[in-house]
Amino acid sequence: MEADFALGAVQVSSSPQERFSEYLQSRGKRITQQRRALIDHVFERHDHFDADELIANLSRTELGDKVSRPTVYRTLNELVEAGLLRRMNLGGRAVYEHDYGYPQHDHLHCTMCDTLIEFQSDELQRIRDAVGREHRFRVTGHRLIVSGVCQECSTKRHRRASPLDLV
Amino acid sequence: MEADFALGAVQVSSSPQERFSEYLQSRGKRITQQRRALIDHVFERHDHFDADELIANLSRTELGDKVSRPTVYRTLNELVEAGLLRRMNLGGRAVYEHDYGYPQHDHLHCTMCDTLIEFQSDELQRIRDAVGREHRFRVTGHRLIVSGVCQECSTKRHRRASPLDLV
DNA sequence: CTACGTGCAAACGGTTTGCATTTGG
DNA sequence: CCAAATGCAAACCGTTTGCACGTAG
Repeated sequence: MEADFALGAVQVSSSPQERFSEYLQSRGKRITQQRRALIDHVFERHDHFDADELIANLSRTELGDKVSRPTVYRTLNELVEAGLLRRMNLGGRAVYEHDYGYPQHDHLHCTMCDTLIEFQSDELQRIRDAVGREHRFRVTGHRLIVSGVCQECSTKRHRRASPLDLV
Repeated sequence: MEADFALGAVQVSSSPQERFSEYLQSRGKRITQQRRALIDHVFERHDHFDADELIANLSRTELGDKVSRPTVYRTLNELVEAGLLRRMNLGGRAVYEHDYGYPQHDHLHCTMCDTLIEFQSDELQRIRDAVGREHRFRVTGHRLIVSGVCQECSTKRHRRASPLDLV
């Protein structure tokens, strides 16, 4: 999957690596080779990925197959818990993206090529909070995915997006 | 799960049963006992449910255990395809609600009791379409889930909503 | 009569887990 | 040292599928 640099990073005081170390140490967890390899790889560039892509991608590097599948899953969970990654669910599988040092945003999801395009809307945020207030609901977050077909795919030959494609 | 009658039904020309029959016949599919039992049960009242709840619920009726698990799954897929049900994904499993004759809406999801509260926002629709235009993206639909804690759960004793709870 | 649908059991795919072994602090 | 993490293989869980039998039209 291609990187989407639609939004700029916000400045943060420490690197993801430092953040993760703090998180681990504060919980008596250890900084292992595998965790280092994973966080370095994951924060090398901003994109969306699932566990399989990460594993495939990782095994192409020198770090190679030094990290097993279960460890990848375990570490992804830790990175989410540490606030470094955000997880969303797309058609049954978990998809991850950078959270730490990255602004709140939502996604357009092309049902043909599966690409995720990021966008930001303050208005949306406003609506979300207003609706929460109306229902006396304490809002902690939201997930919006707009489904459709991206420009490139629109110009190519078509297949109908079925209702089954909707997230 | 409780029914949420937050929004009123819009009037439609034919019943879900009739709609389903049309759908089936137009495709050379058959109107079987099982399909009848399922659509009657599903449209008895408006609520959100997953496959397991439907099966459990159904086996409590006289129709009893006349419908097997695979048939429930197969029929749910047909009902979605027929435009009678909408499917959304909540924490790994599929959740269904009435689509036919029911207005477009989104959900507040309480991460403590798992209840879904419906709300409607024209503004949201507007934003969605505007964003699509900006990105030359042909929008076919969207899914928004606002996570948080509902009023009842807020007043009860707490457990922290972890980031893992986010849809 | 003959597809189409069903039920069963088994497969599936993404993710998690029990356990013996390795390793960080 | 020893608790925590890893790798392996197996379990898990929601969902789908192959196949022989049943049934709608």
